[in-house]
Amino acid sequence: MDNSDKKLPSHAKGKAEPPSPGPTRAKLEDVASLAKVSLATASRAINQPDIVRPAIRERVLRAVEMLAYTPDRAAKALSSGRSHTVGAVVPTLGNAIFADGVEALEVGLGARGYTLILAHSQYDPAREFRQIRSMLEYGVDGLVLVGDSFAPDSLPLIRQHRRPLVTTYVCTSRQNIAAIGIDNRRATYGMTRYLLELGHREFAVIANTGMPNDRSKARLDGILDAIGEQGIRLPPDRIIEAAQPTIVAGREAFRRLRAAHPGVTAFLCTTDAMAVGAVAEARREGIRVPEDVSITGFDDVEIAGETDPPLTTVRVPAAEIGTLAANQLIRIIEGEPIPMSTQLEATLVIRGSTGPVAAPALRKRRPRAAVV
Amino acid sequence: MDNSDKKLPSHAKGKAEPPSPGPTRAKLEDVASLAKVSLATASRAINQPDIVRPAIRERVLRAVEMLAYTPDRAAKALSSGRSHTVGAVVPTLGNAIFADGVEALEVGLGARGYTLILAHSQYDPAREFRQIRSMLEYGVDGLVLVGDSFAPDSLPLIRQHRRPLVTTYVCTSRQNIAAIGIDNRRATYGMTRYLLELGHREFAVIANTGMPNDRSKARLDGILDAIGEQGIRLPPDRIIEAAQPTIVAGREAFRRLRAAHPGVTAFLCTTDAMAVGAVAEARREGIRVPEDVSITGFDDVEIAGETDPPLTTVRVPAAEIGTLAANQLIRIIEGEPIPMSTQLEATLVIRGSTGPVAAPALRKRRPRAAVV
DNA sequence: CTGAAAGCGCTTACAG
DNA sequence: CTGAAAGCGCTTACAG
Repeated sequence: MDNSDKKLPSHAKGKAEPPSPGPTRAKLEDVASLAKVSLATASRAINQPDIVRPAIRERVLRAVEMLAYTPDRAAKALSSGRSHTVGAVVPTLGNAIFADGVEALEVGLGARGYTLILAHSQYDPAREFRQIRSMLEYGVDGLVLVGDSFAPDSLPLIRQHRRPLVTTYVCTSRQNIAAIGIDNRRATYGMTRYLLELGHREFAVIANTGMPNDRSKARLDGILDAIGEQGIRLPPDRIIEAAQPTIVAGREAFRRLRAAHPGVTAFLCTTDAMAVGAVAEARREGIRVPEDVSITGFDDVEIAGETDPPLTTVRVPAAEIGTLAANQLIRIIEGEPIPMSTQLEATLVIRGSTGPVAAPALRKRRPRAAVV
Repeated sequence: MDNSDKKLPSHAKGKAEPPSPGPTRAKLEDVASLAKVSLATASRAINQPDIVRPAIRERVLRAVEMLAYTPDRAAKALSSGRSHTVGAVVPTLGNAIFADGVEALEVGLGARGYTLILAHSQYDPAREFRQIRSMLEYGVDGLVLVGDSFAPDSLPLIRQHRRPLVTTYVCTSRQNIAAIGIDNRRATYGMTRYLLELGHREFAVIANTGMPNDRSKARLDGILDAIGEQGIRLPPDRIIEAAQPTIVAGREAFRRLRAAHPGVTAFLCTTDAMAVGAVAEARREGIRVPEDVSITGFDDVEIAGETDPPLTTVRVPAAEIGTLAANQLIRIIEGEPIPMSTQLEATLVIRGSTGPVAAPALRKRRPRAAVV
């Protein structure tokens, strides 16, 4: 305590030196000689216990215990060609949907003896490529990615290294990659159908397609498909493509859309964070939700259920995606086949931010000619 | 697209097989013979370019290019004793404060050629110990942890492996670990002083000390110290120790505290998520913030500025912590000394969720005897 | 079931 | 500045 300087930021005087030498770490050779067996037997007793005679096995395991032996993974990786390591690159950890998926992935991997190497791309394919290359060079046994659009060199590189690959948050890939996730298009299609049934005819969309992003693109498509079926067109100026899926971006987008198109009754957002911003901005402007406008999100992160009103949204089973990604990737690594497509359910969660359109009959029947 | 089954969840018929054989990956030996130099020279041309004659260096680098050579990190690690890998274990990625720190850590590490191995402990010291052991066995060059309380075996194990260690989100350690973070006690001390100056005398605390957690403990201490100086005592039933720092936990804690202690005017929460829940619950109950009660958070995550009213909180410089942790750890790894304590500023961010206590004179002067 | 030995792909003293 | 060779700590055919 007393060496914490009071100025901020501060550097105390105490220095942390690199650790100094001491007793050396035990290696397999030490275990073998203590147990009076060969290196090979020691190795087998540890890795394939039932292939070695019980008495000997016991001796080896006791030696392991006594020496607190812990295998050198680098040596193991080099000689066996397997690192027991999996690489994952996600767009960002800032979105709870990815944070949750990564947590579940790590748990699933750890349970099977695999270690997670993590990187984030900030939605930048070039960055993602570099991360992938670094992981491959690192010797990962497999990779977990997000989505289905990559830098042109990424997939060839992975294939050249012959490493198994699984992609997530989408349920199909056009590039012959096993995919585990939801059908984004269909989810927003369902959401939009629900809004249509509530009587909404005037839509606007806040999409985070600013950064090329196939999930958001699919979500936008689902919306357009559903309203298109009803003969409704969405002029480009009713779609705002936010660069970042943040609360602030949602707030700002709502403000602009509302100002330009006061007649819009339903605002669809492609992420919860943006919807939270839209709801906050609506409140600030004295616009009632859902009486005046309906607002929807996507993801169902924790905050979605806690806004006022709580958000109608789509639940993305992030933890399930992470768990399945771990299991399936390990299965490929270990030579078993897995399905090319695992589609998880994306549930429509109806809460208070949506409601019937106000005076729909009035709005619809009002003859356009009369307005002029 | 057409192989996505329509039932949910579904497994399409297509199977992902393990990758099949193809052209083999180039090794350093291939580079050396293509460049007509020895293995040693090839290695040097790549790793210590200025130690080798320019003409030869060029030849080697050209060969690297032609063969798309990428070094085998496991072999490199085994022969050099350095893995260029750093392990980090954080309590959870679910809290933006850690997600942001991990992102910055990864960027800082990547910029210096280090790869991040990540795990999360779910606030469980035993889990953390296992993660640490696995990383050590993996051969990480150093470790980044959070806080200053660990399972009893963790530190001895790290020291036995002689691996550098840095801890974060706290600015001092009692265990002789270099620490990079804020002074949690002092931050809530300042926050509480501010509330005292607004006239508040009746406090309650929502702390996430349910899981043993030295940061939250320090935050609680800072509050108690500040009010203690004013001769105010905080009965235990005015402190709720939530097990998880979630919105729901904050909401529930606020409800219980308010019901039991209607006279409390200031609710201090040790995380923003819990404060968001408290504000939401206050609104639900028709209690005005800040007119009736003031509520404060801690962390300053994005949502803190977007609630209604926005939260008064303490900004934790998570990205800066992550960046500094990367830099300092690498410095120790590379044999340079670093400060034992790096204290970053935890700024008090005053927003709309706090205000002067309502009719303080009235409240204070009302003779207790009269109530009876 | 066990052991001796080669080999995984690099780095790095040690000579030259 | 360059090269031949040993060695990092394991695994794994290959014999026995």
